[in-house]
Amino acid sequence: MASVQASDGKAPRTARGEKTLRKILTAALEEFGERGFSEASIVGITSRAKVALGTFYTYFDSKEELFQALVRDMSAQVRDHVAPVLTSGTGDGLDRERRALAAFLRFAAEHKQVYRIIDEAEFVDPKGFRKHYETTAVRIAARLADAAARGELREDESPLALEAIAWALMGANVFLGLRFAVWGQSDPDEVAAITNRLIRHGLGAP
Amino acid sequence: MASVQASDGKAPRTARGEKTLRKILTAALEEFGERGFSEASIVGITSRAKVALGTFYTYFDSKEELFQALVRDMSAQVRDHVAPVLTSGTGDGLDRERRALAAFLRFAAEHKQVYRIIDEAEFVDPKGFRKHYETTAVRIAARLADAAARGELREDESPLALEAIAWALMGANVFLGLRFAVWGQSDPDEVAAITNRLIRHGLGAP
DNA sequence: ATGAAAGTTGAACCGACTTTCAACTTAGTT
DNA sequence: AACTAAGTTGAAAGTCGGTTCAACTTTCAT
Repeated sequence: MASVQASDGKAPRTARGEKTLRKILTAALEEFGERGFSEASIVGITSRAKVALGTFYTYFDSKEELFQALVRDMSAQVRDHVAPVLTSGTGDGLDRERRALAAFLRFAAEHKQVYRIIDEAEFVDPKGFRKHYETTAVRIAARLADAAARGELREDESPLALEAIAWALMGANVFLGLRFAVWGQSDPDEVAAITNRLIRHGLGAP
Repeated sequence: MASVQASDGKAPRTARGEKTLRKILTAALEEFGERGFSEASIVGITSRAKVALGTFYTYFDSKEELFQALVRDMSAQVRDHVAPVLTSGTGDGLDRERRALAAFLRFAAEHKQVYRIIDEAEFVDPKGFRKHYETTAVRIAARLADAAARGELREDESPLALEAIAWALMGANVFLGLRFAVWGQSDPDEVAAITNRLIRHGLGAP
Protein backbone atom coordinates (compact mmCIF):
# COMPACT_ATOMS: atom_id res chain seq x y z
CA MET A 1 0.00 0.00 0.00
CA ALA A 2 3.02 2.24 0.54
CA SER A 3 3.37 2.69 -3.19
CA VAL A 4 0.00 4.34 -3.78
CA GLN A 5 0.29 7.97 -4.68
CA ALA A 6 -2.02 10.90 -4.19
CA SER A 7 -2.79 13.10 -7.20
CA ASP A 8 -0.07 15.51 -8.40
CA GLY A 9 0.87 18.12 -5.84
CA LYS A 10 -1.43 16.55 -3.29
CA ALA A 11 0.96 14.33 -1.41
CA PRO A 12 0.59 14.58 2.37
CA ARG A 13 3.30 16.60 4.12
CA THR A 14 2.80 15.45 7.67
CA ALA A 15 2.32 12.17 9.50
CA ARG A 16 -1.31 13.08 10.12
CA GLY A 17 -1.91 13.59 6.43
CA GLU A 18 -0.25 10.33 5.53
CA LYS A 19 -2.48 8.49 7.97
CA THR A 20 -5.58 10.10 6.52
CA LEU A 21 -4.53 9.25 2.99
CA ARG A 22 -4.04 5.65 4.00
CA LYS A 23 -7.47 5.52 5.60
CA ILE A 24 -9.02 6.83 2.40
CA LEU A 25 -7.20 4.27 0.27
CA THR A 26 -8.21 1.36 2.46
CA ALA A 27 -11.80 2.55 2.44
CA ALA A 28 -11.70 3.05 -1.32
CA LEU A 29 -10.49 -0.51 -1.90
CA GLU A 30 -13.45 -1.80 0.11
CA GLU A 31 -15.97 0.51 -1.51
CA PHE A 32 -14.85 -0.12 -5.09
CA GLY A 33 -14.46 -3.84 -4.38
CA GLU A 34 -17.96 -4.19 -2.99
CA ARG A 35 -19.94 -1.80 -5.15
CA GLY A 36 -17.95 -1.29 -8.32
CA PHE A 37 -16.82 2.03 -9.73
CA SER A 38 -20.06 3.74 -10.62
CA GLU A 39 -22.03 2.48 -7.61
CA ALA A 40 -19.22 3.53 -5.34
CA SER A 41 -19.47 7.11 -4.09
CA ILE A 42 -17.06 9.55 -2.52
CA VAL A 43 -19.41 9.84 0.43
CA GLY A 44 -19.27 6.05 0.79
CA ILE A 45 -15.49 6.14 0.77
CA THR A 46 -15.10 9.05 3.17
CA SER A 47 -17.68 7.76 5.61
CA ARG A 48 -16.00 4.34 5.66
CA ALA A 49 -12.72 6.15 6.29
CA LYS A 50 -14.40 8.32 8.92
CA VAL A 51 -13.26 11.59 7.43
CA ALA A 52 -15.27 14.45 6.01
CA LEU A 53 -16.32 14.54 2.39
CA GLY A 54 -14.07 17.47 1.55
CA THR A 55 -10.98 15.72 2.88
CA PHE A 56 -11.02 13.46 -0.15
CA TYR A 57 -10.15 16.40 -2.38
CA THR A 58 -7.11 17.21 -0.27
CA TYR A 59 -5.51 14.11 -1.76
CA PHE A 60 -7.21 13.37 -5.05
CA ASP A 61 -8.47 15.46 -7.94
CA SER A 62 -11.30 13.09 -8.79
CA LYS A 63 -12.85 9.69 -8.30
CA GLU A 64 -11.18 8.54 -11.53
CA GLU A 65 -7.71 9.49 -10.34
CA LEU A 66 -8.20 7.58 -7.13
CA PHE A 67 -9.28 4.54 -9.11
CA GLN A 68 -6.27 4.80 -11.38
CA ALA A 69 -3.98 5.00 -8.38
CA LEU A 70 -5.58 1.85 -6.99
CA VAL A 71 -5.22 0.00 -10.29
CA ARG A 72 -1.50 0.76 -10.38
CA ASP A 73 -1.18 -0.45 -6.82
CA MET A 74 -3.22 -3.63 -7.28
CA SER A 75 -1.23 -4.50 -10.37
CA ALA A 76 1.97 -4.17 -8.36
CA GLN A 77 0.49 -6.22 -5.54
CA VAL A 78 -0.34 -9.13 -7.79
CA ARG A 79 3.15 -9.04 -9.26
CA ASP A 80 4.81 -8.82 -5.85
CA HIS A 81 2.77 -11.67 -4.51
CA VAL A 82 3.68 -14.02 -7.31
CA ALA A 83 7.32 -12.96 -7.65
CA PRO A 84 8.75 -14.86 -4.63
CA VAL A 85 7.67 -18.29 -5.89
CA LEU A 86 9.42 -17.66 -9.21
CA THR A 87 12.92 -17.64 -7.75
CA SER A 88 12.48 -20.18 -4.99
CA GLY A 89 11.84 -23.90 -5.32
CA THR A 90 13.12 -26.61 -7.59
CA GLY A 91 12.06 -27.90 -10.97
CA ASP A 92 12.11 -26.55 -14.48
CA GLY A 93 10.47 -23.52 -16.07
CA LEU A 94 7.09 -25.18 -16.33
CA ASP A 95 7.20 -26.07 -12.66
CA ARG A 96 7.84 -22.43 -12.02
CA GLU A 97 4.65 -21.59 -13.92
CA ARG A 98 2.72 -24.10 -11.85
CA ARG A 99 3.85 -22.44 -8.63
CA ALA A 100 3.04 -19.03 -10.07
CA LEU A 101 -0.52 -20.07 -10.85
CA ALA A 102 -1.03 -21.59 -7.40
CA ALA A 103 0.26 -18.38 -5.80
CA PHE A 104 -2.01 -16.31 -7.99
CA LEU A 105 -5.05 -18.42 -7.09
CA ARG A 106 -4.28 -18.10 -3.40
CA PHE A 107 -3.93 -14.35 -3.75
CA ALA A 108 -7.15 -14.04 -5.74
CA ALA A 109 -9.13 -16.02 -3.17
CA GLU A 110 -7.93 -13.73 -0.40
CA HIS A 111 -8.27 -10.48 -2.31
CA LYS A 112 -11.36 -10.61 -4.44
CA GLN A 113 -11.63 -6.83 -4.48
CA VAL A 114 -8.29 -6.68 -6.25
CA TYR A 115 -9.63 -8.92 -8.95
CA ARG A 116 -12.71 -6.82 -9.42
CA ILE A 117 -10.79 -3.57 -9.58
CA ILE A 118 -8.39 -4.78 -12.23
CA ASP A 119 -11.25 -6.19 -14.30
CA GLU A 120 -13.25 -3.02 -14.03
CA ALA A 121 -10.21 -1.01 -15.09
CA GLU A 122 -10.97 -2.18 -18.63
CA PHE A 123 -13.69 0.47 -18.62
CA VAL A 124 -12.64 3.01 -16.03
CA ASP A 125 -8.91 3.10 -16.69
CA PRO A 126 -8.29 1.43 -20.05
CA LYS A 127 -4.66 2.51 -20.16
CA GLY A 128 -3.94 1.08 -16.74
CA PHE A 129 -5.75 -2.11 -17.65
CA ARG A 130 -3.85 -2.58 -20.86
CA LYS A 131 -0.55 -1.81 -19.22
CA HIS A 132 -1.21 -4.36 -16.51
CA TYR A 133 -1.86 -7.20 -18.91
CA GLU A 134 0.75 -6.22 -21.45
CA THR A 135 3.53 -6.10 -18.88
CA THR A 136 2.30 -9.33 -17.33
CA ALA A 137 2.33 -11.02 -20.75
CA VAL A 138 5.82 -9.75 -21.45
CA ARG A 139 6.97 -11.13 -18.12
CA ILE A 140 5.49 -14.56 -18.89
CA ALA A 141 6.98 -14.56 -22.39
CA ALA A 142 10.40 -13.74 -20.93
CA ARG A 143 10.16 -16.67 -18.52
CA LEU A 144 9.21 -18.97 -21.39
CA ALA A 145 12.08 -17.71 -23.52
CA ASP A 146 14.35 -18.39 -20.59
CA ALA A 147 13.08 -21.96 -20.25
CA ALA A 148 13.44 -22.46 -23.99
CA ALA A 149 17.05 -21.25 -23.87
CA ARG A 150 17.75 -23.88 -21.23
CA GLY A 151 16.30 -26.54 -23.52
CA GLU A 152 13.34 -27.24 -21.28
CA LEU A 153 10.72 -26.69 -23.93
CA ARG A 154 9.65 -28.81 -26.83
CA GLU A 155 10.86 -26.37 -29.45
CA ASP A 156 11.92 -22.81 -30.04
CA GLU A 157 8.92 -20.71 -30.82
CA SER A 158 8.71 -17.72 -33.11
CA PRO A 159 8.19 -14.33 -31.47
CA LEU A 160 4.50 -14.30 -32.43
CA ALA A 161 4.09 -17.80 -31.04
CA LEU A 162 5.82 -16.88 -27.82
CA GLU A 163 3.58 -13.88 -27.34
CA ALA A 164 0.43 -15.79 -28.23
CA ILE A 165 1.34 -18.57 -25.82
CA ALA A 166 2.00 -16.05 -23.08
CA TRP A 167 -1.43 -14.49 -23.62
CA ALA A 168 -3.08 -17.89 -23.69
CA LEU A 169 -1.48 -18.89 -20.39
CA MET A 170 -2.35 -15.55 -18.83
CA GLY A 171 -5.96 -15.78 -19.95
CA ALA A 172 -6.20 -19.32 -18.64
CA ASN A 173 -4.85 -18.20 -15.28
CA VAL A 174 -7.24 -15.26 -15.05
CA PHE A 175 -10.29 -17.36 -15.83
CA LEU A 176 -9.21 -20.14 -13.49
CA GLY A 177 -8.91 -17.48 -10.81
CA LEU A 178 -12.39 -16.22 -11.55
CA ARG A 179 -13.92 -19.69 -11.44
CA PHE A 180 -11.88 -21.44 -8.74
CA ALA A 181 -10.85 -18.60 -6.45
CA VAL A 182 -13.38 -15.77 -6.72
CA TRP A 183 -16.66 -17.54 -7.52
CA GLY A 184 -15.90 -20.89 -5.92
CA GLN A 185 -12.99 -22.18 -3.99
CA SER A 186 -10.95 -25.23 -4.87
CA ASP A 187 -7.51 -26.30 -3.75
CA PRO A 188 -5.11 -24.00 -5.62
CA ASP A 189 -2.44 -26.67 -5.85
CA GLU A 190 -4.86 -29.12 -7.38
CA VAL A 191 -6.08 -26.66 -9.99
CA ALA A 192 -2.53 -25.60 -10.76
CA ALA A 193 -1.44 -29.23 -11.11
CA ILE A 194 -4.25 -30.02 -13.54
CA THR A 195 -3.50 -26.98 -15.63
CA ASN A 196 0.18 -27.70 -15.59
CA ARG A 197 -0.34 -31.18 -16.99
CA LEU A 198 -2.21 -29.55 -19.85
CA ILE A 199 0.57 -27.07 -20.48
CA ARG A 200 3.37 -29.59 -20.22
CA HIS A 201 2.01 -32.56 -22.14
CA GLY A 202 -1.04 -31.25 -23.95
CA LEU A 203 -4.31 -33.08 -24.29
CA GLY A 204 -3.63 -35.06 -27.45
CA ALA A 205 -3.08 -38.83 -27.46
CA PRO A 206 0.65 -39.56 -28.02
CA MET B 1 -31.07 -9.71 -33.55
CA ALA B 2 -34.53 -11.24 -33.85
CA SER B 3 -34.09 -12.90 -30.47
CA VAL B 4 -33.76 -9.69 -28.46
CA GLN B 5 -36.71 -9.06 -26.24
CA ALA B 6 -38.24 -5.88 -24.89
CA SER B 7 -38.98 -5.66 -21.17
CA ASP B 8 -41.97 -7.62 -19.81
CA GLY B 9 -45.28 -6.52 -21.25
CA LYS B 10 -43.55 -4.09 -23.57
CA ALA B 11 -43.23 -6.17 -26.70
CA PRO B 12 -44.23 -4.27 -29.84
CA ARG B 13 -47.66 -5.21 -31.21
CA THR B 14 -47.42 -3.74 -34.66
CA ALA B 15 -44.94 -3.75 -37.50
CA ARG B 16 -44.17 -0.11 -36.78
CA GLY B 17 -43.34 -0.91 -33.17
CA GLU B 18 -41.10 -3.77 -34.14
CA LYS B 19 -39.16 -1.57 -36.50
CA THR B 20 -38.70 1.09 -33.82
CA LEU B 21 -37.54 -1.51 -31.30
CA ARG B 22 -35.00 -2.76 -33.78
CA LYS B 23 -33.71 0.77 -34.39
CA ILE B 24 -33.26 1.25 -30.66
CA LEU B 25 -31.39 -2.02 -30.26
CA THR B 26 -29.02 -1.28 -33.12
CA ALA B 27 -28.36 2.17 -31.74
CA ALA B 28 -27.86 0.76 -28.24
CA LEU B 29 -25.26 -1.72 -29.46
CA GLU B 30 -23.31 1.14 -31.02
CA GLU B 31 -23.69 3.44 -28.06
CA PHE B 32 -22.75 0.87 -25.42
CA GLY B 33 -19.96 -0.48 -27.60
CA GLU B 34 -18.40 2.92 -28.13
CA ARG B 35 -18.94 4.59 -24.78
CA GLY B 36 -19.49 1.82 -22.25
CA PHE B 37 -22.46 1.45 -19.96
CA SER B 38 -22.18 4.46 -17.71
CA GLU B 39 -20.98 6.88 -20.39
CA ALA B 40 -23.74 5.74 -22.68
CA SER B 41 -26.97 7.69 -22.29
CA ILE B 42 -30.57 7.10 -23.26
CA VAL B 43 -30.48 10.37 -25.17
CA GLY B 44 -27.44 9.09 -27.02
CA ILE B 45 -29.26 5.90 -27.93
CA THR B 46 -32.53 7.51 -28.95
CA SER B 47 -30.87 10.22 -30.98
CA ARG B 48 -28.77 7.64 -32.83
CA ALA B 49 -31.99 5.71 -33.44
CA LYS B 50 -33.71 8.95 -34.48
CA VAL B 51 -36.63 8.51 -32.13
CA ALA B 52 -37.76 10.64 -29.21
CA LEU B 53 -36.42 10.13 -25.72
CA GLY B 54 -39.71 8.90 -24.36
CA THR B 55 -40.02 6.19 -26.99
CA PHE B 56 -37.30 4.26 -25.24
CA TYR B 57 -39.62 3.64 -22.30
CA THR B 58 -42.26 2.16 -24.56
CA TYR B 59 -39.98 -0.87 -24.92
CA PHE B 60 -37.71 -0.96 -21.90
CA ASP B 61 -38.17 -0.32 -18.21
CA SER B 62 -34.65 0.96 -17.70
CA LYS B 63 -31.17 1.31 -19.11
CA GLU B 64 -30.13 -1.79 -17.15
CA GLU B 65 -32.85 -3.95 -18.68
CA LEU B 66 -31.83 -2.93 -22.15
CA PHE B 67 -28.26 -3.84 -21.37
CA GLN B 68 -29.29 -7.22 -20.01
CA ALA B 69 -31.29 -7.92 -23.15
CA LEU B 70 -28.23 -7.09 -25.22
CA VAL B 71 -25.99 -9.35 -23.15
CA ARG B 72 -28.33 -12.29 -23.71
CA ASP B 73 -28.36 -11.57 -27.40
CA MET B 74 -24.61 -11.12 -27.76
CA SER B 75 -24.01 -14.34 -25.88
CA ALA B 76 -26.28 -16.14 -28.31
CA GLN B 77 -24.57 -14.47 -31.26
CA VAL B 78 -21.14 -15.67 -30.21
CA ARG B 79 -22.46 -19.19 -29.76
CA ASP B 80 -24.28 -19.18 -33.09
CA HIS B 81 -21.26 -17.87 -34.90
CA VAL B 82 -18.97 -20.58 -33.59
CA ALA B 83 -21.47 -23.46 -33.78
CA PRO B 84 -21.27 -24.13 -37.55
CA VAL B 85 -17.55 -24.89 -37.54
CA LEU B 86 -18.04 -27.47 -34.81
CA THR B 87 -20.04 -29.85 -36.94
CA SER B 88 -18.38 -29.26 -40.29
CA GLY B 89 -14.86 -30.12 -41.31
CA THR B 90 -12.56 -33.04 -40.73
CA GLY B 91 -10.12 -33.94 -37.99
CA ASP B 92 -10.40 -34.91 -34.35
CA GLY B 93 -11.82 -33.11 -31.32
CA LEU B 94 -8.78 -30.90 -30.92
CA ASP B 95 -9.00 -29.85 -34.53
CA ARG B 96 -12.55 -28.87 -33.82
CA GLU B 97 -11.32 -26.63 -31.01
CA ARG B 98 -8.81 -25.03 -33.35
CA ARG B 99 -11.55 -24.15 -35.82
CA ALA B 100 -13.71 -22.86 -32.98
CA LEU B 101 -10.98 -20.50 -31.82
CA ALA B 102 -10.33 -19.23 -35.33
CA ALA B 103 -14.05 -18.59 -35.80
CA PHE B 104 -14.20 -16.81 -32.47
CA LEU B 105 -11.23 -14.59 -33.36
CA ARG B 106 -12.78 -13.67 -36.67
CA PHE B 107 -16.05 -12.82 -34.96
CA ALA B 108 -14.32 -10.75 -32.27
CA ALA B 109 -12.37 -8.74 -34.84
CA GLU B 110 -15.57 -7.87 -36.68
CA HIS B 111 -17.69 -7.21 -33.61
CA LYS B 112 -15.60 -5.46 -31.02
CA GLN B 113 -18.70 -3.95 -29.42
CA VAL B 114 -19.92 -7.45 -28.61
CA TYR B 115 -16.72 -8.13 -26.79
CA ARG B 116 -16.96 -4.98 -24.78
CA ILE B 117 -20.56 -5.55 -23.81
CA ILE B 118 -19.98 -9.06 -22.55
CA ASP B 119 -16.93 -7.93 -20.59
CA GLU B 120 -18.76 -5.03 -19.04
CA ALA B 121 -21.62 -7.34 -18.07
CA GLU B 122 -19.38 -8.50 -15.23
CA PHE B 123 -20.37 -5.28 -13.51
CA VAL B 124 -23.67 -4.26 -15.03
CA ASP B 125 -25.32 -7.67 -15.34
CA PRO B 126 -23.33 -10.11 -13.20
CA LYS B 127 -25.90 -12.87 -13.57
CA GLY B 128 -25.88 -12.62 -17.34
CA PHE B 129 -22.10 -12.53 -17.37
CA ARG B 130 -21.79 -15.59 -15.19
CA LYS B 131 -24.38 -17.47 -17.16
CA HIS B 132 -22.59 -16.72 -20.41
CA TYR B 133 -19.27 -18.09 -19.26
CA GLU B 134 -20.68 -20.99 -17.28
CA THR B 135 -22.71 -22.29 -20.19
CA THR B 136 -19.78 -21.75 -22.52
CA ALA B 137 -17.50 -23.71 -20.21
CA VAL B 138 -20.03 -26.53 -19.95
CA ARG B 139 -20.22 -26.66 -23.72
CA ILE B 140 -16.43 -26.88 -24.05
CA ALA B 141 -16.23 -29.54 -21.34
CA ALA B 142 -18.88 -31.60 -23.14
CA ARG B 143 -16.88 -31.45 -26.37
CA LEU B 144 -13.76 -32.57 -24.53
CA ALA B 145 -15.64 -35.42 -22.86
CA ASP B 146 -16.83 -36.43 -26.28
CA ALA B 147 -13.31 -36.43 -27.68
CA ALA B 148 -12.11 -38.40 -24.67
CA ALA B 149 -14.84 -41.00 -25.19
CA ARG B 150 -13.58 -41.47 -28.73
CA GLY B 151 -10.09 -42.07 -27.39
CA GLU B 152 -8.69 -38.90 -28.93
CA LEU B 153 -7.27 -37.52 -25.72
CA ARG B 154 -4.23 -38.50 -23.74
CA GLU B 155 -6.22 -39.73 -20.74
CA ASP B 156 -9.59 -39.61 -19.09
CA GLU B 157 -9.78 -36.66 -16.84
CA SER B 158 -11.64 -36.35 -13.54
CA PRO B 159 -14.71 -34.09 -13.52
CA LEU B 160 -12.78 -31.32 -11.73
CA ALA B 161 -9.97 -31.65 -14.24
CA LEU B 162 -12.36 -31.51 -17.15
CA GLU B 163 -14.00 -28.39 -15.83
CA ALA B 164 -10.68 -26.73 -15.02
CA ILE B 165 -9.35 -27.50 -18.48
CA ALA B 166 -12.50 -26.10 -20.06
CA TRP B 167 -12.10 -22.85 -18.11
CA ALA B 168 -8.42 -22.66 -18.97
CA LEU B 169 -9.15 -23.05 -22.68
CA MET B 170 -11.96 -20.54 -22.53
CA GLY B 171 -9.81 -17.99 -20.71
CA ALA B 172 -7.02 -18.49 -23.21
CA ASN B 173 -9.45 -17.92 -26.08
CA VAL B 174 -10.89 -14.78 -24.52
CA PHE B 175 -7.49 -13.23 -23.90
CA LEU B 176 -6.23 -14.17 -27.33
CA GLY B 177 -9.30 -12.44 -28.70
CA LEU B 178 -8.56 -9.33 -26.70
CA ARG B 179 -4.94 -9.20 -27.80
CA PHE B 180 -5.08 -10.46 -31.39
CA ALA B 181 -8.56 -9.45 -32.52
CA VAL B 182 -9.71 -6.42 -30.53
CA TRP B 183 -6.49 -4.57 -29.71
CA GLY B 184 -4.40 -5.73 -32.64
CA GLN B 185 -5.13 -7.89 -35.60
CA SER B 186 -3.27 -11.03 -36.53
CA ASP B 187 -4.23 -13.88 -38.80
CA PRO B 188 -6.84 -15.86 -36.85
CA ASP B 189 -5.74 -19.15 -38.38
CA GLU B 190 -2.14 -18.56 -37.40
CA VAL B 191 -3.01 -17.69 -33.80
CA ALA B 192 -5.37 -20.65 -33.59
CA ALA B 193 -2.71 -22.97 -35.00
CA ILE B 194 -0.12 -21.82 -32.46
CA THR B 195 -2.52 -22.23 -29.59
CA ASN B 196 -3.63 -25.61 -30.85
CA ARG B 197 -0.08 -26.92 -30.86
CA LEU B 198 0.14 -25.90 -27.21
CA ILE B 199 -3.11 -27.66 -26.38
CA ARG B 200 -2.33 -30.80 -28.31
CA HIS B 201 1.32 -31.44 -27.46
CA GLY B 202 2.06 -29.11 -24.57
CA LEU B 203 5.23 -27.09 -24.18
CA GLY B 204 7.39 -29.61 -22.34
CA ALA B 205 10.33 -31.38 -23.99
CA PRO B 206 9.38 -35.02 -24.70
C1' DA C 1 -65.07 6.35 -42.21
C1' DT C 2 -64.54 5.79 -37.43
C1' DG C 3 -63.06 4.55 -32.97
C1' DA C 4 -59.85 2.43 -30.14
C1' DA C 5 -55.44 0.67 -29.41
C1' DA C 6 -50.68 1.36 -30.19
C1' DG C 7 -47.04 4.24 -30.63
C1' DT C 8 -44.55 8.84 -30.37
C1' DT C 9 -43.07 13.09 -28.50
C1' DG C 10 -40.00 16.19 -25.57
C1' DA C 11 -40.34 19.37 -21.76
C1' DA C 12 -39.99 19.01 -17.06
C1' DC C 13 -39.19 16.55 -12.93
C1' DC C 14 -36.28 14.44 -9.84
C1' DG C 15 -32.75 12.50 -7.19
C1' DA C 16 -28.12 11.54 -6.73
C1' DC C 17 -23.61 12.52 -6.99
C1' DT C 18 -19.26 15.07 -7.66
C1' DT C 19 -16.90 19.06 -6.57
C1' DT C 20 -16.04 23.62 -4.30
C1' DC C 21 -14.89 26.64 -0.60
C1' DA C 22 -14.57 29.63 3.34
C1' DA C 23 -14.43 28.90 8.12
C1' DC C 24 -12.31 26.18 11.50
C1' DT C 25 -8.88 23.01 13.96
C1' DT C 26 -4.47 20.91 14.72
C1' DA C 27 0.46 20.59 15.04
C1' DG C 28 4.85 22.20 14.95
C1' DT C 29 8.23 26.19 15.30
C1' DT C 30 10.23 30.21 17.26
C1' DA D 1 2.22 32.47 23.54
C1' DA D 2 1.97 33.62 18.95
C1' DC D 3 2.41 32.47 14.35
C1' DT D 4 1.95 29.65 10.27
C1' DA D 5 1.43 25.86 7.30
C1' DA D 6 -1.17 21.75 6.86
C1' DG D 7 -5.19 19.49 7.28
C1' DT D 8 -10.31 19.08 8.20
C1' DT D 9 -15.07 20.11 7.86
C1' DG D 10 -19.84 19.84 5.78
C1' DA D 11 -23.18 22.77 3.76
C1' DA D 12 -24.27 24.20 -0.64
C1' DA D 13 -23.51 24.79 -5.55
C1' DG D 14 -23.64 22.76 -9.78
C1' DT D 15 -24.30 19.18 -13.02
C1' DC D 16 -26.07 15.48 -15.28
C1' DG D 17 -28.91 12.07 -16.98
C1' DG D 18 -32.67 8.67 -16.02
C1' DT D 19 -37.50 8.61 -15.83
C1' DT D 20 -42.37 10.36 -16.16
C1' DC D 21 -46.46 11.83 -18.44
C1' DA D 22 -50.17 14.18 -20.75
C1' DA D 23 -50.93 15.64 -25.30
C1' DC D 24 -50.58 14.21 -29.89
C1' DT D 25 -50.21 11.08 -34.14
C1' DT D 26 -50.50 6.80 -36.55
C1' DT D 27 -52.32 2.36 -37.52
C1' DC D 28 -55.75 -0.92 -38.38
C1' DA D 29 -59.90 -3.73 -37.66
C1' DT D 30 -64.65 -3.24 -38.27
